Amino acid sequence: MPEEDFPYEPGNIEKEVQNYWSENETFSVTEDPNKEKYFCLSMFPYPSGSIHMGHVRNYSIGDAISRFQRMLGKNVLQPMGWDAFGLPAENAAINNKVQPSSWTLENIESMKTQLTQLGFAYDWKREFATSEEDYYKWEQWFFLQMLEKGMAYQEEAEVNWDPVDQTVLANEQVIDGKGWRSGAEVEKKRLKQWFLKITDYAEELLAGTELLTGWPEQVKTQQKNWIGKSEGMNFTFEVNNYENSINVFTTRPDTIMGVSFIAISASHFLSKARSKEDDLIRQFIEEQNKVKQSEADFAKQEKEGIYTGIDAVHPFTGKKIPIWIGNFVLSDYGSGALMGVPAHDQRDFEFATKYELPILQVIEGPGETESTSEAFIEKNKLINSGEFDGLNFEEAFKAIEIKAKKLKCGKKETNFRLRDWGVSRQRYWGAPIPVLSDGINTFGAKDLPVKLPTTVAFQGVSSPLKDMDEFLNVEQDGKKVKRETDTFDTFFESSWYYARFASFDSKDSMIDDRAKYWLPVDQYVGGIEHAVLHLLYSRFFYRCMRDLGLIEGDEPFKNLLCQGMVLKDGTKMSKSKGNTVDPQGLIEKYGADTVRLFVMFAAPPEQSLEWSDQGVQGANRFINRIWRLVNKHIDLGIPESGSLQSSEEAINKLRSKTHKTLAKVKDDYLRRHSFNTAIAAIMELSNEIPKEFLEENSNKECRRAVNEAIEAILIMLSPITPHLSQFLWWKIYPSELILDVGWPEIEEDLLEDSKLTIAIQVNGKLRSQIEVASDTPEEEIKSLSLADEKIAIHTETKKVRKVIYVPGKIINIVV
RNA sequence: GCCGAAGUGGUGGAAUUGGUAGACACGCUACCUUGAGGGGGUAGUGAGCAUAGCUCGUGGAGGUUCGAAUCCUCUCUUCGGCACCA
Repeated sequence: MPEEDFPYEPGNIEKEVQNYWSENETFSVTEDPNKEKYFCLSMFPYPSGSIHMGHVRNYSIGDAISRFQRMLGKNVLQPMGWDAFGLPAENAAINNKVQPSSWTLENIESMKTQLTQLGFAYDWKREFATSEEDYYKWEQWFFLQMLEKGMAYQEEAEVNWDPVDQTVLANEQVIDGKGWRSGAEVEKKRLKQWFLKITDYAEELLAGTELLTGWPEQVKTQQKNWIGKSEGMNFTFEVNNYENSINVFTTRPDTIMGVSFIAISASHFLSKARSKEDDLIRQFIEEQNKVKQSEADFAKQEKEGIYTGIDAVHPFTGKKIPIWIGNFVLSDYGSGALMGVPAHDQRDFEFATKYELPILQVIEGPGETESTSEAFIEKNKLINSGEFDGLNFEEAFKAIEIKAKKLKCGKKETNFRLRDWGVSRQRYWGAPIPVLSDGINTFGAKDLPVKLPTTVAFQGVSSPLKDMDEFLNVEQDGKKVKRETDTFDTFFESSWYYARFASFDSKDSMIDDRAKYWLPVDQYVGGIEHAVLHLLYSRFFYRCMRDLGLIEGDEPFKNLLCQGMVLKDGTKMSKSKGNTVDPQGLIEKYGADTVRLFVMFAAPPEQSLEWSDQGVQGANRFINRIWRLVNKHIDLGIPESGSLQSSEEAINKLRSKTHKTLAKVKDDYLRRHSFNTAIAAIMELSNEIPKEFLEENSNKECRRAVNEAIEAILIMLSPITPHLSQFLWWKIYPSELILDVGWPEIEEDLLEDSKLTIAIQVNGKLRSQIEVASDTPEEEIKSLSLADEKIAIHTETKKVRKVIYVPGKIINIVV
């Protein structure tokens, strides 16, 4: 039995093919102006220690796209690297007394072994880790360029402070307002930090989203909402007995006559002023300042406020408007103050109801009476607004703007939700921010890189840099200065790594001319969780690099594919839930091709994938079937090449299926990225090879048709199961690289069927089917349908009112 | 809370532009094969019923249409993001 002669042994096969790739540097590429380039990038991983299923899925998708593009003849660059800075390395250092640097390097080594075992077509010569001096040196340089251009600035900002551990905490380290290690109540603390002026690019980033035709609509929408451009007006309210007035921003100037209170944030200057005069107000503000909340917590909290005891003056009516401090007012959006219009804003409504503030309806609602359960937030005609009554939103906006201008109490304004990017982190394992201070002035470091010491002693949990004399105290231009001990946000590294892959070994510049050939990335593949921050920061950095003349174009990622999560039992795989599946064991048991085939077959890439051990077995079974099929075919002797023309129906049926499959799979790979349906189509084709065509006495024509089908199957599978495809290909064409044989030519005339099956419906319900020649005229199909006996049963007692024919598919008889 | 998605047989999913719902797999059932198996093969498999067929059926409730998984309105559930996890 052939299966016993040649059992499928993935371990040996995969090793052999991988050795060939590595010895021949199959995936090493250089710039070739005569070839169309294709840069395919998967989001690089944080080296946590071992590959998880999410990585396997992400990288299998990227690899399939890369290999397919190469089959189309393109010069494909697919690099891989390591997002090597970050918090987990520090935690490992604290818990296990290891150096973050060596912990990271060990993790990289083991993860690289795993990626190699999976057979991904990476150009490994371009590999780098962001924790390498050669890498972060250039981002330090880049930061100094930004500093020079005024794009980077220092400002005080709030952080979570653990008073016991004496350290800054990340949001994820704060659990229910307490430090995760110490359990101490977290405090808000203000620290001087570095910011990048991403808001300078808000307008351009927003406009640019429209041009990203290769991005999923949902990601573009999320980015647009994140940037959050809103057009409205700024009104100035004078305050009784205070010199300063209060500015409020509103997107609904049409509701100005419905203002019944002003709400300011706890950090507003007026709040601070009043807290010095009033104990209750001071207590309220202190309470608000306790914990730095995430926006989610902020929005979920019960609305609370306190009257400041002072009033503003309505700019149009001169009426007294009470000023309240509210916990729902964002301090860093607009001017940290808002005009409360409870009748037409839900948050204002809830606040007004709680504190019994008047609710003044100024927009015509659905009913005559005032709504008592919720605000009416839609735009409509103005009422109870004096001279503005009867105007619609646009008219009112204009009229109110003119009046405000005249009274010098307000003007049109555009506001963005987007805030400047704070890049300072009070942590050790990151790229040092290359600035120095003499106690008065802050300036850039001249000697780059500012090296991060790799041998450090952790005293508790705070950054060891703060206690390292040799790091801290240096000389520049003969002056004794102190270094900045903060490091960069790790998003800093991941915002430009794609560009460095193009100039991976450039010693004299951050990015050289090679980037002009490779950039932008043609296909970026990664998790949806990066839809906003990472992708927006990267788009921002790309523009900054462009403005420095380093690269061309505006956008880093031409096409984006966001793959879904890998779930088990309906929830995300995680160590804490204990529902993880280790890819390593599966690779050892079934081979990389089986694992890759399963993750590509189980779900479309952008959907979540439910893990199934039985599904993996199914994938393995299919691979075994292909293995036996091809080996049997080879045992029978590969037919000499010759004409594929035949008059036999079974042969033409197989050939037609082969070519239809080639066309479908190509479309699925190229346009739809629908790998699961591509695999299903390949399975169908393999199921349709007649057994009689694989017998000793099968004729030459049959054998040639089978050969054509088998070659197509191996080629079509090769982006997903590259080892199997290559190994079997060698049995037909020794020493030929299957990746470079090209996609088989699709014979158009085999795609057309000579017969069509038309479904017949009566009143939209399927009642019968007829088979007709494909050139049958419409009238004949209609009369054939009406004559059909199954149809007659449903139409005989009724009058046919209409017959709708959808060419080649369906006919609907309306009675 | 705000922003963005998803919901189809026992399970994963298919239906590409509003046109035959359930392709392809998994599982299950029966039979054949094997000393054995996470082997191989053949057939069947949405539910119900008065079973040549009919009725119901894509989270739920309405609507548009000759025709809706697909479009619209409302609603429920699950998931991603919310700026110091990456």
